[in-house]
Amino acid sequence: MLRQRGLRATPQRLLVLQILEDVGEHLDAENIWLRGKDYDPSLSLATVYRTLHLLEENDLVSQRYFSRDHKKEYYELQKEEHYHFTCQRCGKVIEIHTPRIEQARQELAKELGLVFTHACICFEGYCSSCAQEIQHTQGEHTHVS
Amino acid sequence: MLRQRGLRATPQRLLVLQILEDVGEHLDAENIWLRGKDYDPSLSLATVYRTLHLLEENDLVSQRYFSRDHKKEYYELQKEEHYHFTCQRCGKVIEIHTPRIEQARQELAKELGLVFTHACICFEGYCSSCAQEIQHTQGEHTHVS
DNA sequence: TTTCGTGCAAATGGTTTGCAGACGC
DNA sequence: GCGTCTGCAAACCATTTGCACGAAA
Repeated sequence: MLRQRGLRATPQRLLVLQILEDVGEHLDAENIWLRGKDYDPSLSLATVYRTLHLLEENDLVSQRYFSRDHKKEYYELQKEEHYHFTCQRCGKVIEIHTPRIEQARQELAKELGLVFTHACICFEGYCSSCAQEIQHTQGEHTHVS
Repeated sequence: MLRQRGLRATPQRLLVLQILEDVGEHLDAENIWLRGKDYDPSLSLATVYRTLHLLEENDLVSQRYFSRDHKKEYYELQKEEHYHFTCQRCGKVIEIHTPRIEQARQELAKELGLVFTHACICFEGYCSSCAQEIQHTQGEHTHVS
């Protein structure tokens, strides 16, 4: 599949793809590297980065940011449109599906003549269970004070 | 206004606020620092960063990312809901207004019980004039070949 | 005077890059 | 064998932090 674009199917590249496939969810480069070293101890972090960029350019992988901290990049196999919500209390990442973003894109494309090629959309807050627990805690405090 | 929260109104803090107000659009920390040094040559970049974080925590300033490169943070005075679109050809940043994001938030809050506290939304692509020029260029190429 | 802020310089940490050797094709 | 890839280690660079001094309240 890659060879058609003049790229070499090296074991390192296949390994990175394999790991992303097996895990099935977003991983950061270091995590991919650590997992990869189980199979190829000489795998270097630089190669993981280079491979991820290459796979991204070829639309096999997409790079994402989570939550407010955009210092670290995450990667996942490209799949149908979706976004991410990170709970700032328990850290859970929830996959979000909504047609509103695409709707916004189409409306803005029509209104302003924009052509969209890429977007970074990520949400942060409290998941339902954390939100409940916080409300309970606050309720008690309010009651006491 | 800040003093009410137990914070000191130092000249450096006022200066950073002043610059953001005067410029009226997003700036990165280094840019703020450079402008600030015209008024206070001893101003340090570290103080600019510390001030921006403090202002952000107090909801006077909001931190943003633009385009695909999230290595650099930008800051602007907090104002009504809006998002940004960056043209990847001319670099222009266009301010976007759409109710769809808020709509998505509300729908997701109701459906999944999520509580939203923060989001990073930014778009990238071609502005209308760049999109036209690209189409022309491609048209010519197609014509020639 | 006491605490909070600042400037300086060094540290941080994820990501990128130069280079020489290794390997896919 | 040629041209691409890789591993290594060093470089990058925006941002953060430790520390001693300076200045608000």
